[in-house]
Parts: sequence; C-alpha cells; structure tokens
Amino acid sequence: MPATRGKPLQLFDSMTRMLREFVPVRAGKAGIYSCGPTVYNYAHLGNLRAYLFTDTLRRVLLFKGYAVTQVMNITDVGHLTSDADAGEDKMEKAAAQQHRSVWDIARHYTDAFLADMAALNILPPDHQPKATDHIQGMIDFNRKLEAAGHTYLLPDGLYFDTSTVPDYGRLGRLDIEGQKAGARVADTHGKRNPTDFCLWRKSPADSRRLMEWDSPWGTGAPGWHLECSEMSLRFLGAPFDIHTGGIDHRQVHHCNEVAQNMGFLGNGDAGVRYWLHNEFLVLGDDKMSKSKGGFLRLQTVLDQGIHPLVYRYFCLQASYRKPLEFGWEGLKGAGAGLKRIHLRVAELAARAGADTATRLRDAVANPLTADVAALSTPLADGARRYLADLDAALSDDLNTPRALAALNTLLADDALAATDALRLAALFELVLGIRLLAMTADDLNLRAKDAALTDDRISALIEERNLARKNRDFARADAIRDELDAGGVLIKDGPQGTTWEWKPA
RNA sequence: GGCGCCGUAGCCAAGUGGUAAGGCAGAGGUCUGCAAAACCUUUAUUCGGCGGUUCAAAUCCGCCCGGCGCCUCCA
Repeated sequence: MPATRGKPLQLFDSMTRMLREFVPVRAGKAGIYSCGPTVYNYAHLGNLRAYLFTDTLRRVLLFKGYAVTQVMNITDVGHLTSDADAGEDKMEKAAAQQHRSVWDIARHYTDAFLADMAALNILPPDHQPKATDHIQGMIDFNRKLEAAGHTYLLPDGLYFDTSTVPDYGRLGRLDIEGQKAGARVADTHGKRNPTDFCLWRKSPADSRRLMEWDSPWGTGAPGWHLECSEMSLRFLGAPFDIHTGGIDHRQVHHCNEVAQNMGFLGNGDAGVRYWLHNEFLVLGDDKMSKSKGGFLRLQTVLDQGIHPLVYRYFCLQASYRKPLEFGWEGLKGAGAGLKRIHLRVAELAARAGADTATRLRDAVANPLTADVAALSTPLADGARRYLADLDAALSDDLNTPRALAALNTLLADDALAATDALRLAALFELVLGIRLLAMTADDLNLRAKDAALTDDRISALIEERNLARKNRDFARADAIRDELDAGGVLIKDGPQGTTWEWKPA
C-alpha cells in the first residue's frame, strides 16, 4: 500500500502566505503541533472551531495515508493578562474568584475541554502535554538560549532579545517601525526592543505566586511562548511538519515561538515547515444577546436542544481560513441539513443491507486505523467520481464546504448502487467526523434544557390525540398538536403510527 | 498610528479571469381530515458601491462605504 494517495495536498502556509504542496519531513509521516487551550475557563465556540480545524487537518492527512502524530498542549500555567507588572494571572484570578486552588481550576477546565472535544468527535491528540509537566524542559530551553546569547535579565525576569534572530516577525508580517510610531506601544520597562518578550517571569519579591518554580533566574514562572517551543520540539523533533493555531497567534505568539526556536536550534531555522492558522468564528447580531457577552459554550448549544455535531457540521460548511458568521438561524439550518444527510444514509444502509452497513460502520469506526484503500476498492466508475471529488476538495487546502457539496450530490444520485453510495458515505465520514454510519437522525434530536414536557406526558397527549382523531374530533386533536408544538415537540404521523421528536428550541 | 482579513440570494457559504457549488429557509407538488414529518420540483442575468484593465471580472487594479481581527492574555 502506498504511503500516500490522491492529489498532492495543498496547504496555505502563513509564513510564505502561499498555497504550498505538503511535503513531509519524513516520508509517509506527518507531525502536527496544535496550540491548545489555557484551562482557566470553559472553551467557547470560537476556541472549538480551532480544534475542529486541526482535527480535520489530521483526518485529511490520515485519509491520504500519512501516519500522523498530533501534539496539543494544555496550558495550565497562569500567564499574565498584560505584559506590565500590574497584569493579572488568569489562572490565579479564576482560582480566587471560585475559591479553589489553581490546580483544581486547571483540572476542572481540562476535563471540561476534553469532554467538549469528545462531544465534537475530535480525535484525541496522540500527546496532550501539560505545561506544568515541562517546567524543567523550559528551564533547560532557556539555559540554552542564554548560553547562545539570546537573552538578557531585567529585574522582573529573563527576556528574549528579538534583535538576535534574523527577520523577527516575518510570520506575522510585523512592521516593527510602524509599531514604534504607533500610539499603542506598550510600556517597555527596560526592554531592549519593543518586541522582546519574557522567557521567565520572576515572582514579586513581596508576594508569592500560587504556581511558581525555582530557576536560575529566580523563583517564578515560565513565559507563555516557551511551552509550545519546548513541547513541540520535544515530542516531534526538529524540524517537524505542521504547526497550527488561531489567526490571533500569527503575529505575536508564533513569531515569538519562531524566534525562540531559531535561538534554540541555532541553525537559522525555526524547525516548522508549515504554519497553519484558522480564522475566527464571529458573532453577528442575531439573537446573540440572549447569551450576552458573546461567551457561547458548547453547552449553550446543547441547552437549545442542538446536537454538538451540528456545530461541527456548521463549521465544516465554511473554509477554516474565512471568518465564520455565527447565528442561531445558521446553526439550526446546519442541523436541518445534517439531519437530512443522516436520513439519506440510513435509507442507503437499509437498501444495502444490514450486513454491509454494519461492516462499513465498523470499518470507519476508528479513523486512525481505517483502511481507506480497501474501502475504496470495488467502486463503480460513477461512484469513483465522488471519491475523486472528495480528494480534490480536501487537497485544496481542506475545502470541506466542497466536500459537503459532493456528499449532498452523491446522496441524491439515483444512478449509484446503494452499496457504492454507502461505501462513499463511509469514506466521507472518515474525514468529516459527523458519525454518518454510527448515528441516526433520531440521535440528533436532543431535549432542550427548558423543555417542560415529560416523556410520559407526551405519550399520553399523543394517545389522546390519536383517540380524538379516530373519533374525528379534529378540533381536539389539533389543539393537542399545538400544545405539543408549543412544548417543543414535533409530531410525526406515519403509516406505522405517530412518533415524535424534540425540536431545537 | 501600524499590519491583516472579510463583504456572493432571507440565512450560512463555495467559487479568485471564461460566464454564479452546496445546505437552510421560502414557493409549488405528493402524502394527510387539515397539517407536520418525509419525498419530488423550484428559487441570484447577478456577486457592498463607483471607476479602470481585458475579447471576457464575483474573480485583477484604484478609490469609497460597511464589518472584523491583531498590535496586551485570547482559537
């Protein structure tokens, strides 16, 4: 079996700002480092979009036959909310507000984060190192930077001298001169260059931080940019293939990582072959005020009776490199679309036969081990075309909207044999992760948080309605239907009787 | 002040030189006591505005309008 298949994968690299063909450092393998969450609060939907993006990237590489290693950090060290001494430590602030230890805070929000990832069907990274487990590594990293002359000491800590590496800020297309002239240049409190950043922050002499460690530069905590450099190079080696993160990291965090890596590696190379950044989820007006503050969690979506995978599907409808407009209308629209897709796949499964459906479901249950070549083997010409469409879309910088368009088209293609169509659905599922074969449309219906009707009450009402219908008391029957509708329950009358489901709030 | 992004039908959105994917909603139909659900059919002479380049532009260039991100922690 070839190590890779399909068209060359084109990825938009932030360093060159160009589409570049993916050529791995090691043939047949791909290493990804994804900037993970700081666990001082719940992840919001925008954060989660970033992880859906990295998951798609990973699934596409797997689909194309690469052996993928993905590393995602968990930032459980508090970092200051500003570069000035007066800044607050996010972790410590959360701990103080909630009267819990910083370690409790970290554990709680890490667990919540992992639960969100699972709900979204995001494959767990191969490694999820916590920053606090790598303090010694970061200290060693700094020692090397210090020995190579990239650092200097200020009263409040150890700093990286960005003038010691060539072309600082290229990744972010930073205009250093322009920033100097600007009105918003931060207090440099002795920094040699405005862009210099902290590698080790000393605890104030008169107080202790809740999280602090001893180091050659005094007791304190590592600089925020350090952990990603240390852990990415430790787990993936240098150079490694792909580094991902939100677009907001392109200008500061990742520029600093590049500088650190260059200083550390000492060969004029940052050790990262492709930098990929996802755009933001943006909040339009819509009914967003309902949750005011714009802090929307996955739980917020669940409370509306909307399945987590609907959010995944919603994100897949847009390019990861374009801002995505969030709105409830759009999300519910995605829900309706995803539901119809599931209904069609279920119909295909019925036509293809239970044995085939079960076999295919099991074959794609684990994208890490799924045999794409075997799945795509007996496929009629008319079906092959859709596989080519899928590959072409994904190879074009992970164009999932196009992949979804192909999926919709193939599900409506009457010329396809049911087995072929279902096989294609299985292949699409490997990359999309919307549980096409492992879930049904019914599974998408969730009870909204404020739904008042109980299942028993609903059953009783339906029974009463059916009796009224039998007696041709349609006024009563319709009144019951309206009552159920008002309660968020959708009635479905069919030849086999009446069923019901929850509607999104 | 600097750097960068976006603006395509009611909504989300693909498309970046060759004459507008896909989904949702809407409309019509089948079904139904009527509906809903489901299924079938259908829906942008037009891509924020104004100029320009070109045989040809949503796609390239200029200006303008609107929205957003980063420059301080942030996906």
